[in-house]
Amino acid sequence: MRERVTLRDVAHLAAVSAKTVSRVVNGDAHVTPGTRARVQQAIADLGFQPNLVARSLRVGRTDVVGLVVESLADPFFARLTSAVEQAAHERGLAVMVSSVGNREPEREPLIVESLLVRQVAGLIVAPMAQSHAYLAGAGRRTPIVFVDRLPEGIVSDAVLVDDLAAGDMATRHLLDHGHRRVAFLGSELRNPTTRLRLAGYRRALAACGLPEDESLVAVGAGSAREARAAAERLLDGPRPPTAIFSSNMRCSLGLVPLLHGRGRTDVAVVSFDDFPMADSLVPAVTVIDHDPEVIGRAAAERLFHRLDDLDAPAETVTVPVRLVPRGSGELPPPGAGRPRRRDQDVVLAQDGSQDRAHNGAGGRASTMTSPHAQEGAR
Amino acid sequence: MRERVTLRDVAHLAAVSAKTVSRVVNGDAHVTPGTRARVQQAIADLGFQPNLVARSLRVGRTDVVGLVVESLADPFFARLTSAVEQAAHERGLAVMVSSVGNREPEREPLIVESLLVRQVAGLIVAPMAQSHAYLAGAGRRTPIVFVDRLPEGIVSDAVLVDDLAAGDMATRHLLDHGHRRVAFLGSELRNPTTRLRLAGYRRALAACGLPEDESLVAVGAGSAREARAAAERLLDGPRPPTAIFSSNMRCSLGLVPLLHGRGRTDVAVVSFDDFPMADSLVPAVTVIDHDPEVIGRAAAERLFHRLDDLDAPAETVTVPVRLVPRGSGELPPPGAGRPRRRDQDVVLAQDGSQDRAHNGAGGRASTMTSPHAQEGAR
DNA sequence: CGATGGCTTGACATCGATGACAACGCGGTT
DNA sequence: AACCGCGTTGTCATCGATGTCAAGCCATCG
Repeated sequence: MRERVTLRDVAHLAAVSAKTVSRVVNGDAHVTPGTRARVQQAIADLGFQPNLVARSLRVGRTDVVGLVVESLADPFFARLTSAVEQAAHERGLAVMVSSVGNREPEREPLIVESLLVRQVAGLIVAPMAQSHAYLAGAGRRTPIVFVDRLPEGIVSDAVLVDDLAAGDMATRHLLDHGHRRVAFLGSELRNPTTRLRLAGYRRALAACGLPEDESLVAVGAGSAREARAAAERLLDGPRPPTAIFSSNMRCSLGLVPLLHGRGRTDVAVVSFDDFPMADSLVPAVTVIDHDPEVIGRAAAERLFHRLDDLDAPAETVTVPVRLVPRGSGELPPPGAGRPRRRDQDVVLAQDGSQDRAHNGAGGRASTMTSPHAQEGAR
Repeated sequence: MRERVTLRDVAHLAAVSAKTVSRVVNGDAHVTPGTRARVQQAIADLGFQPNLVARSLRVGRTDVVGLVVESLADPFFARLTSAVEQAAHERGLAVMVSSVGNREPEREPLIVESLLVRQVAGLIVAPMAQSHAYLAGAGRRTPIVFVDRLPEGIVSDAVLVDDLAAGDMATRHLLDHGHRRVAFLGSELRNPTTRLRLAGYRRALAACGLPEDESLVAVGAGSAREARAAAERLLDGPRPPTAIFSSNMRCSLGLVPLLHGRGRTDVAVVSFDDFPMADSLVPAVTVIDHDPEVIGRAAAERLFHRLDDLDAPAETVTVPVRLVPRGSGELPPPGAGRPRRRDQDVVLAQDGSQDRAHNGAGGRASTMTSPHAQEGAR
């Protein structure tokens, strides 16, 4: 094992003080070209690399951001992580990831703590826990940006998808194609994301003047297996739906194979979350596309702004979703004539309905921000 | 912003020295129950959390492992990362991930350096660069485990999949179902993984007494789009294949939609790498399953062993693959009668052909290890 | 010619924890 | 009573970098 090379070794070889080496390493201008050259030569000769741990201790903060997600095996979070990592890398920051695990939201505080004690400069958290009041103290020291869901019990920066608009858009799409019995398939209602998508579903029904039929709302399916079972109950009920809005990927991974297995590909489907091969099925699956890359980058950038200005008010960034028509969502209900139209273009949803702010930005990668007052933080 | 709470603050409140607090925090036995209780009370009162950066500086090593992969957006690496992260968490280690990017293997040394200067305790690297001689110095200080591919120009711990056996198994499976014109679709040949799978393909052909037909070998497709184009050339050639071994997921994501789009689902396909929905297509896609979780965990455990014993000889762990018959790989060639049999069971490949060691382990998650002499490291 | 000021450079303390070692107190031994 | 030994606790230096401040040097200016 080679010995560790430190500033002092370089200083000794270059016959200067450690401080001068530090100046050269940090690009301080107050060093004469001659000394600078001597030091750089010594650095090269010894292969010196500054010890970032020591630097972090001294300056009181690391150049690492922490990221807490539910599961890296989930493609949504994987792509989100990828985007965060890229954005961080561009800024010279490293990323520590930790996953909480699908079934154990109660571990979230522990995971977050384990990153905080490592003195991360900031955190990006996809919240699972019911309350985030436990962060009230920590959040003052370490900036936190929440993604995907709003934290409860704390005011903070956040990046959200417009779940309400998405649920509305998906449902309306099916209604526009003539369906009148549209089912909602979703996971636990204590998940705010599911709640918002369901609210969007209801809003679309209401806008269309349709009554709600609770027998068409199947929630609580936490896994593909449970979603499959829930979908079977829907299909086998007395008045089955002609169209289904599957409100997340796990549900779709239960629903779609079921429909194919039963030969029931006549049932119209819109899925929240795109998934690989969704466009190779027959019919290809119409999806609401989430764009985790856009969300991840927006979260990273929100965090960077926060690092640059710790006192600015908290902001919420809303990322638009888009509907990608591929066939399954454009199937007509049984007995209908030809579908009224065939969508070919991507439809953008962005009505800012989750938030106070409104603007007209509609591009795929565009986002909108809205300030929050800091009042009420505790 | 609350002030940072340090050991000294706790010491002051508990009326002991900082050292005693340190002893309590680290569970040192040489503290009387009375003082221990007083200190713990003070810790609780102040909400003290030890600063791991300071500890790391003092003890000379962090409790963080670095992971370098090609892209987190790739489900294989995402699941691998997930497994590494879980294993690390169980050992109280954090994980820093960095991705190199699909198209720029030359960035690998920079990425690795950026983790080394952060004093990671160890590294897990999915190599992309052509040579890893640049690690010869660093590798003596920081243990490195390579995954997925063997490093070049250095001897080190590694975790590999048995690519040769996998290529052999996939090809043999198609030959067993009566095919005589089996094509190979793969990415760049400078990728050792592709080379090994191709070697397996050739071994199976040779074992079957078939001549090689270079017009059936399509390599160099780095993206799904290029793979699609390469597959089109295969199908449109003068003597098209009746079966195709698609040697990685990107190739399959080009090939499979092409076959479906053209209505050529009569062409038999075996895909290396499973992918979501592969079993919902008609026919479902027969795959060689990689099991990134097993690979990731094996890599993490190899690294942990290394951390516990820095002087042990380097070892290579080989992870078995399995063939999952689902339909597309069992299609008969045109003109054949009924297929001879329908495989229902999972087939395990583990002949250790990449390595000197042999054993009979065959369970899904089993691995085999073989020691390497350290000779030849430079 | 001496004072002033700007620039380069270095000495020293410091970030927060822990290792080495010493001091201390207490009980048991001879 | 003096001594020894053991277990508890504290002092001090240290990990490797950087912030503070001042010394040293040279040039310019009154």
